[in-house]
Amino acid sequence: MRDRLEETTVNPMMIHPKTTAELIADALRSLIMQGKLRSGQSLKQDEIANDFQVSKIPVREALVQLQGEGLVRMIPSRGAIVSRLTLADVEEIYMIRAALEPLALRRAIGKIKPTEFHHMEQILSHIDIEEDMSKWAELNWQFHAMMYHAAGLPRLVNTVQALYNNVARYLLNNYLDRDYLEESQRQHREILDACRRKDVDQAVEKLLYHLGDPVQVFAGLLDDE
Amino acid sequence: MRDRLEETTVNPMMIHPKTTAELIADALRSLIMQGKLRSGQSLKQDEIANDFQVSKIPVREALVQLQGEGLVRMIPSRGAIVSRLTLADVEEIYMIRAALEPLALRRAIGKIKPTEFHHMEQILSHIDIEEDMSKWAELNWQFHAMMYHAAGLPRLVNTVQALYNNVARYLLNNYLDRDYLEESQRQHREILDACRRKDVDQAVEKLLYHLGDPVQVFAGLLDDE
DNA sequence: TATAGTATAATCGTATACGATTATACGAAA
DNA sequence: TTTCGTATAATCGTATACGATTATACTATA
Repeated sequence: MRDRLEETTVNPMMIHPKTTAELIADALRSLIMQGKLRSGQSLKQDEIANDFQVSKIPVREALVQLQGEGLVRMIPSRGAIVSRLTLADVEEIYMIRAALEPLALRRAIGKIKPTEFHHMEQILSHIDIEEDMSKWAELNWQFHAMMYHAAGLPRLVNTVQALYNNVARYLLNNYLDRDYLEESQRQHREILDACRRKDVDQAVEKLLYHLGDPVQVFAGLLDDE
Repeated sequence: MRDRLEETTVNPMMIHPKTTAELIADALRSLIMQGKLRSGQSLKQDEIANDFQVSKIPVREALVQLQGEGLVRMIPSRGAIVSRLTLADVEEIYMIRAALEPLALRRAIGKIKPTEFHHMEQILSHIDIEEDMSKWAELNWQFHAMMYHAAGLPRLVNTVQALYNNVARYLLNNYLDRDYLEESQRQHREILDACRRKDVDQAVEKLLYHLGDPVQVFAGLLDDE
């Protein structure tokens, strides 16, 4: 009974309907990103299948997909768990993001259209008024994604998104608070302003500062012992 | 009857035995990279299942995995095809590689051990004597992977490998010849020498030159019409 | 001839079933 | 008690079966 599973994206006739496996992947991804499925927690096929009232087949496909995104680790005949990140993992992820996101931003600036600027502002406003903290990670990414979109580099953006998805849960659970959120929004608007002025170097500088120092951000709140 | 499927990696007791799905993914990946499955070619589940004498279940999981690697595109209820790359795709892939591979190289130099240098040389020797051109792409990557390995950045290396896998078949079919191969080997040895001397800037410069200009390399031999 | 509609075949997606593997509980021997 | 072995349970991996969707061939109609 896949009726319980919601299609997350609007479906403008052109887009293909999602398979059950994709819906399950979306649902699990969201749960992981929101920290509702904790690092190291075992993901039992039968259990998940039962929760969603489907068979194991689409569940397994979802797990394979999420493994490709780095959110899940499967060991043959042993089972799957939510990935654990070490400090080294986080540093690596931020290193890659710091290399790729400026690339996207440089290419995007100058191609961002007025409607896209408007959309970026709307997302920021949405973040301002959103009460449910668990939705912050997704909205935050939407802002970045909208900004990079004009670059026309879909693979790069997908790669960065996968990396972002891997660290999102740690930010949410342990780092995010009112102060950080306000500071983050200030930085978003500075980046947005720089984009409007087409000041590439300034925008990149603000972006890199916005990404922050992962060692400081994550110190002490990771899964390594 | 999965007896036909070969485990590609040696299995030093620590490593888990691969599932049928993984073996199929390996086999299909290899066929795609060698150009034996052409861009746009449809990948029918029943057909592949029959070829490998297994059911559709592991085949589907393999296709999901390869989709995550970018080698396959699946459309719900319609089927899967070998991905097509446009010139824009190739440019994007090279842009990302040009951003990430120097990062790996910079981190690796200084940490590469004598045995690893030796291994790199062995791979180059292997390339020199290998007659079967279809094995070049894999050997070529082995050299790069061995070089980056010391950096201790597994996600970055995996990301780059996936990108490399996507362009390998085009190189193999249309670009590779004796002259290029010799020139490529010369460049490999120059990079290796620079690594030995711990001359980071020189190594990176040689590497970027080695990556080459994708527009020139791929002009005219892509799938876009 | 071209188009639309319908029947048929091909293919996909997933539930079910079951053998294979791994984890757990428990009792025997040291 | 600890360690080992064995029985049992839990879980995984995949073959089979079948309804659902899509592609194709064919026919009727304009």
